[in-house]
Amino acid sequence: MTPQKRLFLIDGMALAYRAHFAFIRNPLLTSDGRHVSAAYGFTKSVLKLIRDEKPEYLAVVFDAKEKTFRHEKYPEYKATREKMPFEMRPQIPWIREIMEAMNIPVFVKSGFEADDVIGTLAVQAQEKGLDTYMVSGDKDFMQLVNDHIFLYSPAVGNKDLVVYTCDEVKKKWDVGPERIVDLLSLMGDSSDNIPGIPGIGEKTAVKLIKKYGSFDLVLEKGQEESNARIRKGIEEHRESGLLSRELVTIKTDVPVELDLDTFQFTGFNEDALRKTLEKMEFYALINELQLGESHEDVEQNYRVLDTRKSLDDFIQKISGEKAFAFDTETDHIDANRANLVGVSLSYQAGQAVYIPLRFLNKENELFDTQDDVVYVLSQLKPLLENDNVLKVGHNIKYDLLVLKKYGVEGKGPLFDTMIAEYLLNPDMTSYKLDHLAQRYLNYKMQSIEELIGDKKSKQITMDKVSLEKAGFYAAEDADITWKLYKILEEKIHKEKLDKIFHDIEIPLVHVLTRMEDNGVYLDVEFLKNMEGEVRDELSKITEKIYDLAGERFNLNSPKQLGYILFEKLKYPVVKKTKTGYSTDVTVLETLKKEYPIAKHLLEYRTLSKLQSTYIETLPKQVNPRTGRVHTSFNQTVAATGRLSSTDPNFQNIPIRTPLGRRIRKAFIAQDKGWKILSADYSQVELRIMAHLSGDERLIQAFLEDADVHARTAALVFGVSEKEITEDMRRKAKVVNFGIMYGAGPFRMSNELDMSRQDAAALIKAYFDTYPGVEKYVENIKKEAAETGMVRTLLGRYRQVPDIRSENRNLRDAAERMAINMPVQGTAADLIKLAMIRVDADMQKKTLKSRMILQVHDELVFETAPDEEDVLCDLVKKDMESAMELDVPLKVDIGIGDSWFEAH
DNA sequence: TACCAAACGTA
DNA sequence: GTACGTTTGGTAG
Repeated sequence: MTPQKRLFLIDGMALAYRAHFAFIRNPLLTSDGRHVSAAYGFTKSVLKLIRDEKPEYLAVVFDAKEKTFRHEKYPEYKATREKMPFEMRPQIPWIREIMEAMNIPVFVKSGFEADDVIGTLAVQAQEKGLDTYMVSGDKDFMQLVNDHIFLYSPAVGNKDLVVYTCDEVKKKWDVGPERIVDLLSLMGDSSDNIPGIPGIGEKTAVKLIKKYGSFDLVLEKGQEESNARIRKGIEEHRESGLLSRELVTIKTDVPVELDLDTFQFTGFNEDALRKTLEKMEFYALINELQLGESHEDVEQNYRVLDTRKSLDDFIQKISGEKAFAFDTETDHIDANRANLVGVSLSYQAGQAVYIPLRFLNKENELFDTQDDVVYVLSQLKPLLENDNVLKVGHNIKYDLLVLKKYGVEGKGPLFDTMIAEYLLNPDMTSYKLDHLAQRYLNYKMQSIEELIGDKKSKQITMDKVSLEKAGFYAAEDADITWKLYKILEEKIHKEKLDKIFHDIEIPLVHVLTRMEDNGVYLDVEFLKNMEGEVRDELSKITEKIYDLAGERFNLNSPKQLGYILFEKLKYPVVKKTKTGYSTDVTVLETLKKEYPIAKHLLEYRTLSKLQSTYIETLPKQVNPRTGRVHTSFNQTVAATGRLSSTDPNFQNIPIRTPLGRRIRKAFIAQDKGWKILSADYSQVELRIMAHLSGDERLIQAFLEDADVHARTAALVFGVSEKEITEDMRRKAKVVNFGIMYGAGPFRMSNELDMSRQDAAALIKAYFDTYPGVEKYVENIKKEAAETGMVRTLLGRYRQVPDIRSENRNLRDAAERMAINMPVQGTAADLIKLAMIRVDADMQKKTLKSRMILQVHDELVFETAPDEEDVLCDLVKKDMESAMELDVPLKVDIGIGDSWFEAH
């Protein structure tokens, strides 16, 4: 007997809801901020269904918008349902679009719910000799199950897939499908607000049905029930039960026609599907479905240059070119620890070469003759150091750093495709090359995991990959980078980002390369001493805490601490996190007046943070080759345009507490007689706010070089500068910063320890004092709403899609971002410009001193004994003149034996 | 092993 | 209220 053909009917809304809530803690967003969790989960599930079941016939059924006969019968029907989450609503049409591209019909029948349509189609399918699978988690469907109709309840969370046959239904409810309606009529359904018979729940309903045989018989004979509650329920709520039965019964006579031709699943409309999925940015799905352009259509003339002759010929050819893309392959992700494995180049779409330097030979031994390396590099060097040739790369700072170790100075004009994409879409979380290839070239790249393995622990390095595979992979990188360059260059221009790109970010690449290469010298001895000191102190505190707690526990575990404080010791709960009790600083600060243990905990927290993040860790980061610590300054992370620093993060070295600040004593110069010089912009963001807003009073304050917080206090509180108290200045400072972050009265009142009304009044007084600032805030919000983006003074932009959201929280958050980004971003542009100037002037004067760190508004240098004065002057002048604003820029400079003294 | 939440360091 | 990165514990896989 040939197996029955199968029809799968998907309960669309149920699946959409499930997908939405599966991602609720971690919603999926597109680059412009659209919620797509439901659409993604939905699509995933449908794909899984197709893959697992290979259905011959398939359709999706949605509820109609209009009210149904159930609402007419019972106005409270589904009245307790929360309305659809706002971020889900726009996804329904997208889901329909995706289904259309998959050639899966979507059914909606006005006046009927999806259940009824599915029921009707299932019955018709049975008549045509098909087996039907109703795809839903809704138990109501069990009433329709028979030998040819099944309920297919997909896996969710830790629950596996269940296909309900008659036996399965019986196993679950102890009664068969034919009694499910009876059961539901008695017990009702709270999610649909179906009353059933009050007082009868699942357990009782099953018992009654088994005892009497059916719902009708329960009504008839229920009066004999010994249990008074049940008897009374049946007597008094008979009507409710009968109504419930009508409501829960799924119709099988909806006027729809099962037309098998349209239900037949024959495969996707690949073109349409790719386009739709691209719109949703479901690149992983596109990959999974292999919807990218097929590789056969793409020209890929990739060659491995494994003889000197072939290399010479290639160099000859490329020498006439004005631009080329290149990529280095190495054996380490950290450029400072990496060995060069090979170099790939491309100057023409579809053409690329790979020059291996380190690879396995036929005997599987590492092959790396020094002669070859020297020869290859000597051939490449003139090319990479040519001031008249454009070098294109993806994250080119990495390649420049690696080449530097081999004596090659990548000089001259650059184009970095990663930075270009970052400027175009500054909010993305990843700018990987394969992602861009998918996005702009609709091309699926060879994944690195295929070469080196996906298990982190078992990964091999590139030099252990066969030459053939490595060659293709590397050549593809160069080829794709070249193709992206052609596209992104155009886009940068179109979006008016040329200035930011060519005058700031690209020149900065060279500066950052030098800074990372310089690294920072640390007084490891000093940190080791500090470590011992702190360790002793920590163990003393630990004992005290154990003593007060009455037991030993893991002090680093907020969970265990929460138990001790709020359950064992029964201290008042101050604040909750989404997983339990909060034990953060504010909580401990509140508790410490009454409960001394909190004071010790605060001390413990501070010390252990310093110990584990800085004191213990920094010495481990010293590079054995250079004896210095080489951080990585990331140019494509912060959406506002700031840099970020990792491995280690040198932009969060403590300064606020005396003990933390001591860590800065470890930041010294390596050579005897050299010093640390620190130069920081004074009040840079407020000055930029003054310029952007054009507020006369604020500008005046800076023109007079006033203490701006004190000045603000005097103006806002209406007193003379002499009458200002410390507290008034403190409050003014909080408001000055709060305004730049877009804070409202609520947050400000917390910070200022005053009522919300008082905070609101203070904000009003602030805006009355600086009307230009208020206007700026209003204007920027308007601009954001009109254009969907905000820009810095130099044109760097950030999209703020949520500015038009219906959701208050999202919209408010977007407004705060919109207010802050031009300020923070312009400050970022400013210091980047300053770095470029300082670096250029240091080169010009061939100073031995080095720029080593940037901390958002501060630059740090190691300075040679005879260069102190000249460097001070140079840095101050370049930083203060980096931008011409309506207010002066002021730079404070300090110099000393360590960062501690310099600051 | 991989990932998240909580906590906390900076401008 | 803005913008980041790291460490730790705890859990899911």
